[in-house]
Amino acid sequence: MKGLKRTHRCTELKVTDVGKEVVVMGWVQRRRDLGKLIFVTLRDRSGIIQVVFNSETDPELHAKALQVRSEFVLAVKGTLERRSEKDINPNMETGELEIIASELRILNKSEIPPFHIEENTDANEVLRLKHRYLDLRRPHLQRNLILRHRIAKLARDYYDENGFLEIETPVLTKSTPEGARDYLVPSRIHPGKFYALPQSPQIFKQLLMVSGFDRYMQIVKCFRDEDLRADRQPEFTQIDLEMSFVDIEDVLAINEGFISRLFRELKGIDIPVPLKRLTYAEAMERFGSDKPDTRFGLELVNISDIVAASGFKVFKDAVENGGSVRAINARGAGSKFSRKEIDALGETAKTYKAKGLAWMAVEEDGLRSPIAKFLTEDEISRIKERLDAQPGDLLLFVADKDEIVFDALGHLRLELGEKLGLIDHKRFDVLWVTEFPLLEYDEEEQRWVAKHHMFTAPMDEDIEYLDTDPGRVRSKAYDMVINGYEVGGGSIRIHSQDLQAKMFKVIGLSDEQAKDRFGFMLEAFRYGTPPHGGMAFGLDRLTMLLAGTNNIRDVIAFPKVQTAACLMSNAPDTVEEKQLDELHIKTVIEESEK
RNA sequence: GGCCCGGUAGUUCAGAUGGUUAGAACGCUAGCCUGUCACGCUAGAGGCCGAGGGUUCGAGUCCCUUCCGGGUCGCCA
Repeated sequence: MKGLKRTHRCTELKVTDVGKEVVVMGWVQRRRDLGKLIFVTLRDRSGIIQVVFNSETDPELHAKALQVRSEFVLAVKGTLERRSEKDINPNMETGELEIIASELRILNKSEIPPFHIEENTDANEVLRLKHRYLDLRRPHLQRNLILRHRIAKLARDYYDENGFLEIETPVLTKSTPEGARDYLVPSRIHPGKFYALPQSPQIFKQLLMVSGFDRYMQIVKCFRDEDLRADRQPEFTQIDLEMSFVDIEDVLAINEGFISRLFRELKGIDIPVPLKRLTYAEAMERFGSDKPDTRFGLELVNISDIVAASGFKVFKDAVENGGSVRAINARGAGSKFSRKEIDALGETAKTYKAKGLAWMAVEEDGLRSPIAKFLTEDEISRIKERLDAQPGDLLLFVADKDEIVFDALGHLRLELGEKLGLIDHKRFDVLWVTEFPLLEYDEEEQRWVAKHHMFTAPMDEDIEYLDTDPGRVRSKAYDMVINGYEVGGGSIRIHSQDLQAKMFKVIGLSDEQAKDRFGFMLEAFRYGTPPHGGMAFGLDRLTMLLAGTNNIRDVIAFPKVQTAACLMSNAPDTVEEKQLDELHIKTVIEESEK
């Protein structure tokens, strides 16, 4: 630093420091050259402050300041002064202050940056991701990463205060069946064998309970080789937890304590505990989703009974085939939406496999609806009554298997909530969804698969149906949901060998497979396993919510794009032939595909 | 793998129906300017119109293929 030592960050300078000699270091946000007077706004992670160079008082210094350009790295020594009243910039945190420079060191020059580094940049994201280190200079991203740090810090503090120990688990682990696709790492020492990167430290944290650590937490990277989404990256971070000698209530209580403290300390928002709870069944019935956004209404209404014997074949058949007919009353949308907009809603419904979207626009003197002619007066009036339909309302119907009805109407509900402006974006609705189904049927594989994971305990009263009616068995699993995002989830685990063996059997895992993949775990469970359970929060999603963004890339320092590539480092990339040889690997990709 | 959207100076964009030398703003370079703060004024440089092929007398514009990126469905215990 050529002999200078920083005394303050830019916005640490306050009116009370006026008159002091200070040294600041940072990047040139902007240079304004007025001829004999040069203003430079200097930026560091705290913010910006104005530095003044005057040719009259110090021509040599002024000449040096002439060389300064955007993003140069400077050390500036000078006297902090209060600006005269007319020169105060009210839009700037340090707008009352400026540094009258007495020394200037150009610590480093900068090429002209590929995009202008400013808060509200409109530069293309591809360009910004290629130069992520520059994009990260923007206050917006700096704020997000600082927030992320605070969340992680608070998590460590909170769980530490509650007796949790942070223990690291391996990153090079063993591939286990079920769940997401694994990222694999070839072994040099064991030809033809592979490690898997953890999708979560699930088995290891359970084994830590067997070891008697009682309460474990870890802020840990997890890896899933699946396609990306706006809220999904192939590597992401969990706040991972496990506790011994607990039942559901203990786990929920400790974690809602965390979330309410998080909101109180970082957002100044009071989240009342205990949190609201919805069972999975109720969440689906009312919101068509297991992660409902409860900030607005537009709840689903079941009209199956009204139309079960209807002349409208679409409705009648759906009910007859074991499905249902459900509706949403989009209040006021009947008079607001054009035919084209209603058709667009139909397209949304079709995205989620609905065959169509039936609708009725309620008017003062009747109905506008393509399906009215198939329904009787009585059916229509009962439907209107159940949906509390008023003139101006738009009633939307989906008839199908429950699964499709919920999915289509659930997503339609979200679209309507947004379009009708029903969502208060300042609000945070935090709740638990409980009593998830233990299993779901995989049509493709023609077998039952675990909905959460295969170590999740069934609810005691449902164990009896494991053999006879697996779809009916509810589990001791729970998700935390905030504004329609699943921010965390967990379960009480199976700690009995017998029950675990039964679970493997139900999902079609043979004894040999179970032994081959989980033998070490099953063996461990023979030596005295405490009842235990836990959960994991998605740190990225929590940060997104608290930062008020809906893009996960905004809260990760070096994120990947939709093709799971890093535009900055160009990973993944080819490797030297020699490296492959050492790993006993031959690629079979055609030259043309490279 | 499917569907939708985008790709034109360094950046953000404009370029109806195909038609001279592809424009603007910001940025950049140079000059002038003592209170700017998106400083101002003057002048200037800057383009393989993502890539390849085709149609045409003529393509940024039309067609095909392909690459890159975004959103989404499938996928994500």
